[in-house]
Amino acid sequence: MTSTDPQQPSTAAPDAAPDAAPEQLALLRETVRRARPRARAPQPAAAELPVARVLVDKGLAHLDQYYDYAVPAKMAETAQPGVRVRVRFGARVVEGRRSGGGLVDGFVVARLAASDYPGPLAPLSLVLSPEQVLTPALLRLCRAVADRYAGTLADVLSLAVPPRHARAEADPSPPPLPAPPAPDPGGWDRYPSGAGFLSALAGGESPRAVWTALPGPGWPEEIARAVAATLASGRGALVVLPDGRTTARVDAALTALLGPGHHTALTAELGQEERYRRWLAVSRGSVRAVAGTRAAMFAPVRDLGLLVVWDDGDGSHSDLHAPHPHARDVALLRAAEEGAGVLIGGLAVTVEAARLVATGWARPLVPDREGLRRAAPLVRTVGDLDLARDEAARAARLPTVAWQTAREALARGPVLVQVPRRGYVPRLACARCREQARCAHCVGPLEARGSDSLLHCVWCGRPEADWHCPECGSFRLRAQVVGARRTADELGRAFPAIPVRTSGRDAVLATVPGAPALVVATPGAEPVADGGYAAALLLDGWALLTRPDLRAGEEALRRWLAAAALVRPHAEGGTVVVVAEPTLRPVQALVRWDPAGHAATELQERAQLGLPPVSRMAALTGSPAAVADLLALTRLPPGADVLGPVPVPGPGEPQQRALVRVPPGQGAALATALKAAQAIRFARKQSDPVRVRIDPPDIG
DNA sequence: AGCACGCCGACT
DNA sequence: GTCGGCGTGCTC
Repeated sequence: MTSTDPQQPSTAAPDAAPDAAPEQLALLRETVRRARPRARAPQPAAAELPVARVLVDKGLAHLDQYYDYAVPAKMAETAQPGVRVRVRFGARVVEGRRSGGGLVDGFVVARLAASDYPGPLAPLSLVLSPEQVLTPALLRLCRAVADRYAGTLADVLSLAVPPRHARAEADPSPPPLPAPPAPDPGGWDRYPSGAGFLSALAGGESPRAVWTALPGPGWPEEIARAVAATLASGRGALVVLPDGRTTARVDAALTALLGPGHHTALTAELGQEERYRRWLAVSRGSVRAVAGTRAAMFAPVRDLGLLVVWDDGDGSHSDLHAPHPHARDVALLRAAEEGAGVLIGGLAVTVEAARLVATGWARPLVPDREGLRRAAPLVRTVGDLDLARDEAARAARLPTVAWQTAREALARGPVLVQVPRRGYVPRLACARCREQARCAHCVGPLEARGSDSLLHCVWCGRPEADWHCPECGSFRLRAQVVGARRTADELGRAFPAIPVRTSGRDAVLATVPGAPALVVATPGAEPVADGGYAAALLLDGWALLTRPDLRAGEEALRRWLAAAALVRPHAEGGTVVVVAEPTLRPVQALVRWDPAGHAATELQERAQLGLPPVSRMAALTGSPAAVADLLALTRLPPGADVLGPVPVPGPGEPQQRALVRVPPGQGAALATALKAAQAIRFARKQSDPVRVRIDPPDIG
């Protein structure tokens, strides 16, 4: 019965010649019934490896598994592992005949001689393109990322493989260029182990390092040299940067060092067609080096010799889409899979990177004292004590030291003024004791809305007419962070002859000329100045430091370093004024320019407190019942701790969040356990979902 | 997730 | 008798 059914080509005997008789019978039967006038003729199966294992790309979170399909003979050559296919999925078998089921896209992950599925196999409907985009290495990486983040393979694949574009596919990619010669160390000779790192790459080794980059404009070129050294060994290289602006800088440095043809930039802003065209050039082995933003971490560079992640503390390295993989962690997984070298670099050092050094997995690649002295600006602090004595600061909001530094520096070049974004922080706090101003009804944070500066609760919206501090009784609130625009106005009045430029969220300047000017920028939007800034003023440091976040100190230091690194060296008169308490650890780390030391201390403290990244955490968010249910179903690994659940603020249905914390080494077990529990809940068809996030970014 | 099957009640 | 409510379970 089965063997004569037109819809079910036999897979039992791949070498059997297709039989004409049943085909004609079937046609006859179709004609008589006339129910399915367009029913397909039976398709003979491929002679070799007639089974295709397919990853069906459907948003079925719990269906993280493969399905076997029969390979029709006419697709025998094209349906190779890694190609995109279209299959009928979800059909039902009625009287031995398939009905219903929609066409969905998927990837062939393997060709097999036989299936272990006991039922009859449906045929592949279409090979969308013969391009083998999902290489075995990429599949393994995506699998590892999905496991690491308790996510599904299909979700990770949609991050890793860009959407197809037929026109881009039709164009041939040029043949790869021969490997370039190994570069000389260039700026790497400012680091004691820099030249060694480079020659190891050029010699085909895979060194791993956490690189504390010297301030100044040299780092894009240093990255380019590391890439060139890797190419010289006949291997490929991949650089991931936090945004399009820094990607462009590294891309330019690569072009300057290598000329065109060796490398390509992969960013979202290219548009689908161009992005896919370049991605294909990489996939086809035509281009061996890639610089790009976070999704580029999956780019199928062949014979990968080096993975670079620049500024891994930047939040943009975390993907917006589930399961929110972080480029640094993808790099670590990929390095393990493909035996590549790793360079985690930045002006700052994250606690995660410090851990790689502490465990011996990576070597520190740091400048010596002398190199630092030559490259870093002078850093001065303005603390509360100074501000209290400073009558002028009250009126102008600009401490006298900052004002004097700016006036003096403006004779020699541009001055950068870093101002936290308006509405960035802690909203309002008591002017005397710094206690956060909270709503008397619901404890939500207060903010001054509109121009009338009337206080309102951010959560419940109630106005607060006569606030006073519950801790100290003061009636005075510390002013909200003044935005870049108003700061620019004030500075313009203070220095009437000097042009003022702003760079912020909506209009980011990439560069400014070396002429005297005030450049007011929000963190992350600082333009690079031609010849370096003569000085930088880092205003409202308290705002960066008082954010209710585990990473507040690390993040403040990272942003200060980014701005201060654009200033000329002290020897050339470069000065940085930071308005923050000089006793605080991040401030001291800035003054000493010691991000690695700061991260190492922070790491020790986190380890003692059982906080990430030494321990691994997962956040479970959903309705109270759903979170409790998922927790009950999860077989937690030994030593796991459940924190909460606590209510999470926000509109709509009340939500809760529980944090699960596991000791070092149990991260993979935690992800596996959570995924298994999620699968049980999905199978039970409980529509009340729980969002699971490994390494939640915002643990206060 | 869809989608079809199936076992109940109100209609032609 | 027959239409259709959506509870249940499967999808190669």
